[in-house]
Amino acid sequence: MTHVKVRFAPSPTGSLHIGGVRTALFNWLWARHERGTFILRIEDTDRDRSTDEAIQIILDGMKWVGLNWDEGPYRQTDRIGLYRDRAMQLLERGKAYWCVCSADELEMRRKEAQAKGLTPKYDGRCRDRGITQPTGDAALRFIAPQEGHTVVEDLIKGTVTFDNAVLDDLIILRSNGYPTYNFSVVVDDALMGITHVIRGDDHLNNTPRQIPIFQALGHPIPRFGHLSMIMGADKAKLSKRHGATSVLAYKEMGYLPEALINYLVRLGWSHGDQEIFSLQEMIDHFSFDHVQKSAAVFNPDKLLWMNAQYIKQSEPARIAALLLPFLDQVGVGDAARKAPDGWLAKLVTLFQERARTLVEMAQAAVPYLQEPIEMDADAAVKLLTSAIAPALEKLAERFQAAPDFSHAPLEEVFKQVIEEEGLKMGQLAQPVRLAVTGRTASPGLFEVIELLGRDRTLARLRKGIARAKRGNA
RNA sequence: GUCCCCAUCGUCUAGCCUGGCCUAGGACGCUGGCCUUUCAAGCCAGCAACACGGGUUCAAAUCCCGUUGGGGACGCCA
Repeated sequence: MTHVKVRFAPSPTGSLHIGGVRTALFNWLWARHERGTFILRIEDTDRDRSTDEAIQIILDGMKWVGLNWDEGPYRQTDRIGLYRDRAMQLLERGKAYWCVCSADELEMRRKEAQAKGLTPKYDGRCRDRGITQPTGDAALRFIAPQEGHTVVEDLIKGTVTFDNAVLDDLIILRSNGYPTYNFSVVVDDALMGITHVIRGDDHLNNTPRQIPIFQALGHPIPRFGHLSMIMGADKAKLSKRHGATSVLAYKEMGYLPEALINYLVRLGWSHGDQEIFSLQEMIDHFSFDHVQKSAAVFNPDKLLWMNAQYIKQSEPARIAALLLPFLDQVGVGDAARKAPDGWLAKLVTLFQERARTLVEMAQAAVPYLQEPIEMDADAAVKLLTSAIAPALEKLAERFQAAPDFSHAPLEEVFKQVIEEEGLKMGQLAQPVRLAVTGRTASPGLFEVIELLGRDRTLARLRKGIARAKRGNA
């Protein structure tokens, strides 16, 4: 029984996006399922595009979704010596050679080939030059096999066969001395003892290029598993064009990390008909047998539904804590912080079934924290009429006298009033709801009133009454 | 252009490997209903798919071939 070791290896050239998180998730799940090791490795060998800021964003994103790593984060730029060392070994063993073709030249030849409808491939013109001590800029190329086939037994795709004739001698060391991706991944995967390389579909074509490098390095070849891509509604690979792709953007939009994770795991993986999974369930059931081979379209509606499910299930106190920054954004954060202990959690319970995101919840919570409230003017014209004013006044008096200001007895009081006044529930409930919340839609009226408490309820009711009296009959 | 991958409701998917249990199941969304003090939630119902063509077989969503369609890769990016 070998100890499973997997890695997530993002490059810090932008934000951590949804697709990256899914790749990380599947690696993480496999590691946890197998009680193996999950490594985080930052592939920053592109000096021009990698930034420290992007590294921080990746770390923050990983932490937010809870994908904790056992080793790392390693940074490839801290390991440059390792790659150079291995590259020189390959050179000495005759498995690599110096190439003095300039980047511009290569670019030109590539374009030419493409224009002629040929496969753009390095022609190998430096392969036999035998350059031992390059004077100017030179890159080191790996001697790729040209005969036979390379077969990959992919954990997800099954057997994939490549004709080695399509392989070209790829650069493993740039003329600036930095290794290229295809080389540094192999060196690291080899040195770190990675047993399973789980990565995006877009790397499938790199696999036959990397396998010979493992061999040249004298290292066993890991298992590979290539996950299908996530696409936007237009069926193209998910990118910035598709709006929110950064994980942290979902945090800001009021999503719960566990909802995002649950949504993502179902994008390409299934366990029968089950939709909602606890982390432990995912870990227990995860295997590559049930990973989908085909690409999946990202469906924001289903994510929203998933988030609503998790909001409903969560502890009110936890949601209340997470809600605070969102309340700040709608200007009622301070009011919420001043509320008595547990009050905000109580408010949360009223909206857990009514909000799909924390942003929605914060917006819905405004009338319960803001003073004075905003009144829906159109609704006021319709509902706060002089005809209803007497009933409202009676209700206000009874509420004022109510010994117990909690929802059940208040509802009794209310029912008495409508009976005495010969009204139907809705005839009085809607005007009261409007007076008390400023809106025509709210959680259960009596829960709302209980939450607001006697003073605020009565003050708002009286304002409503005043308006009703002024209003038209 | 070349190489590689993929193909079940609009979307995510079950079923495929190990053909009959499939009159193709579930979920999101949509539509209608119930519940109801509003809005939700919940419950019930409905709409909706095996890309196409050939084989193999008593029998194909399932196996094989082809076509078409989609995606990805062809960098001194990762």
